[in-house]
Amino acid sequence: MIDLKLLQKDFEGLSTSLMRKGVSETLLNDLKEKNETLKIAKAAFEELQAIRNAMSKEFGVYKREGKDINELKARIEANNVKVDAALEVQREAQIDLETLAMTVPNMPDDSVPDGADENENIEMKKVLTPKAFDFKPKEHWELAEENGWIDFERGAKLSGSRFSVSYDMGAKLERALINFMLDFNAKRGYHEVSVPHMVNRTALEGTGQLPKFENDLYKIEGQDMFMIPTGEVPLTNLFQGEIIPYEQLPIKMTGYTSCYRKEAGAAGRDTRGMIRQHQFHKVELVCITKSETSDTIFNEMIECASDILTALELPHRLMQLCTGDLGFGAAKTVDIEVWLPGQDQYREISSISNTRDFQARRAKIRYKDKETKKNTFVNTLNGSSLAVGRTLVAIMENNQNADGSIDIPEVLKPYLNMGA
RNA sequence: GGAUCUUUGGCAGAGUUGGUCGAAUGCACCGGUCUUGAAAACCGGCGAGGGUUACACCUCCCAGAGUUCGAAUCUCUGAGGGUCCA
Repeated sequence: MIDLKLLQKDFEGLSTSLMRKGVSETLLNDLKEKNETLKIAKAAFEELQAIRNAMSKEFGVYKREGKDINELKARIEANNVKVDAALEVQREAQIDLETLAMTVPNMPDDSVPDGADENENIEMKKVLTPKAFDFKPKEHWELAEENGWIDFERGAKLSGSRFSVSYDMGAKLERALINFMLDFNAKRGYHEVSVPHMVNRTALEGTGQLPKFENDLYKIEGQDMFMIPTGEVPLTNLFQGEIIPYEQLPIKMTGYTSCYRKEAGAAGRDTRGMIRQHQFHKVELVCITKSETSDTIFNEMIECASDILTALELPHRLMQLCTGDLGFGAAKTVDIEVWLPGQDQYREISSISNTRDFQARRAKIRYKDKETKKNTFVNTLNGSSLAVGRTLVAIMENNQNADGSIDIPEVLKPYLNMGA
């Protein structure tokens, strides 16, 4: 949620910033107006309420002193009619404003470049050089099926398209990658956390998936529960509604979860293979911190994810997302894209975002600031480190040999009982 | 699934014959006295959100609805937690 106080204090700055993210001027004016309406409605209600409180107090005194109550009672009742009406007005104004405000995305950082879509993202750097093949590298689904690692047909039989089944080394590699990534992150100071894969509505509102993106989520029938689209949701919401002791910050967490996405808007894209599945494994990083240190931590997270790829000897590049490609809650995002020789292109394998206090404001995650002594919203950051399925894809495509066999990265061998 | 108990400020924990309760007390925290310094001791402050130049004032004792002139306190529903039963 954006800071509604900015509507009064710095409407200019707020709208300039949000318009970069494609929010219309009409909507912003509407928002401002609704905020005004609420303010007025609130003042009216509070005044009447103050009268009621005073008269009720008086009522108690009258009773104790045995005075006649009838006249006062009539006055109170008359006032109460007004109170009820004013409350109703205030309520409507409140809901009006909130409904709208919850759909407004976060403001991008000033440093984020303008741009319409992913084509205008900016490459920050490349790590490792793609190796040259003396044969035409295959795409991962071909390799996966040849090696008997992944079975897309039976996945479809069980659950439909965009599901797959892994066997033998395919399955083992998934497991090895998860463990390797968790251990790697832990060495960088992230505490391992294991969380539920189903969460309630409040959690999803906290991180910004709801109310706007309900169509992308799998909902549990008959309950107000959803399958998580990313581990970011439970990890961040662990602290929902809490005031975190100052000394505990920053909180650095890593966790493995499956992720469940309808991929509603992705019809026709990546229909083959395991690039875009309804269910996929991911190891996530989430940090909760003060605003002063959130940039530092942001960079550490990027480095961590990038270093995992380096350890796996996978060429990749860092992309700074432009305003048009920035997600709903993000103030700033860096994507890591891994080289896929079979596809002859870089593909996203990690996305690291700083949401500043956008999620914190929604989820009410605060800490008491040492200097100002005020309860202050934390900054929350999240990032994949890494998407497991896509890492497996990258290993297959980068490590393939002419005969279709695939070399196992050295760092994974201990996890596969293969010795180093 | 049934029964029963429970849900209070950062934490712990009072507060059920409805009003003077936004709420005792302890811990934690902040400021001070003392001390070479620290600890202890003592004194003072200390829930949150909105509002105001500052006050006033409003809201919040899990959530929602109700009873009442008035609810943390009574009733109902829901959610979370405990215990017993199935």
